[in-house]
Amino acid sequence: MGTASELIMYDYPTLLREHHLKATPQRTAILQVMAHEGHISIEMIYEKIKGLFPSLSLATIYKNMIAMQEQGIVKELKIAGFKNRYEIQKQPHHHMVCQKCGSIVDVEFDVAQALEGVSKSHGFELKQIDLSISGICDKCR
Amino acid sequence: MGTASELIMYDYPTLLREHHLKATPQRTAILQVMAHEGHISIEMIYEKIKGLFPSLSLATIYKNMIAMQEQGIVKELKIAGFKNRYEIQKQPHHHMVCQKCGSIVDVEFDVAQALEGVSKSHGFELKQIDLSISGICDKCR
DNA sequence: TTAGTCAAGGAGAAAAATTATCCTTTACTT
DNA sequence: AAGTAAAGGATAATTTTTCTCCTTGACTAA
Ligand SMILES: [Mn+2]
Ligand SMILES: [Mn+2]
Ligand SMILES: [Zn+2]
Ligand SMILES: [Zn+2]
Repeated sequence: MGTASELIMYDYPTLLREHHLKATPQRTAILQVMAHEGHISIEMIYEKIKGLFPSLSLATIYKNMIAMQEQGIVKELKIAGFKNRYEIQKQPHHHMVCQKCGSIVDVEFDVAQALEGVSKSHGFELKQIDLSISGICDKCR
Repeated sequence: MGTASELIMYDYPTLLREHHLKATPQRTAILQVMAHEGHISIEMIYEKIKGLFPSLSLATIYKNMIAMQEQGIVKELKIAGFKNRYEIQKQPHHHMVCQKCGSIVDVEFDVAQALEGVSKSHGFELKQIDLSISGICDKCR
């Protein structure tokens, strides 16, 4: 059995309420699909759960992604060559993207480490590194 | 005076022909604007050069960005929170993005170095690190 | 429990972004 | 200078995202 702290990660209604969002069935389903599929697009989320909610609107998913991003529950991933993907926010980590199949694997490592080592350990042929750091520039502070 | 190798970077007609693209005035203007503005959006390119070509079509810019990306002349940047930007392909480097004003500064450093040091030297308040590496996954090879 | 209230959902329009079509123009080749 | 294939322009069509307006329902607190 898992501990309470492990299980609480999957109690999405509570997670939503803690972020001042109502725990609707649609929202909970979106989070469950994200938890199950990992890094997923808007369209894929829609396809996965419209069976459960025959009247589901695409706008509902867009609106929820914005709301949940604002609350830090989900994160938007802009990947070169692919449509935006979304994932449930967790520990800071990076991604390894296959340019062919689009699969995305989480990789956890300190940026100070060598990236070649990380990719090599996954049997991954490293072709491109995209890194951008963001914050507030000198002029804007 | 610069050397030939420095100047050749600005001979866009030649650069285009080397990549099997015709050196049209529109294309040359797009590259000149990109060289001048740095990291620029489609819309901004359009605004900057439509004065020179009264009949310029937005589709022309889109088509050219795709063609020039395929040839490795330009690179598309997907930045969290902003519209896509484009830049002329040069040495591999990373970016420092201001979440407030959207300014983008090139930063050249080995990923193995500490990122905090880089941002600090720019007076930049580091808030987020986005890094993704791409290539071909083990399964796809 | 049961109302009341405000957030959220659904339907559809609208807006924004991107791509496609089709014909004309033009850069490059010979 | 002529021929050809690529590129541009105009426009339509898609695709993606956002908005409006009304209805529904989750949460609150009696
Ligand atoms: Mn991830
Ligand atoms: Mn750059
Ligand atoms: Zn793959
Ligand atoms: Zn700034």
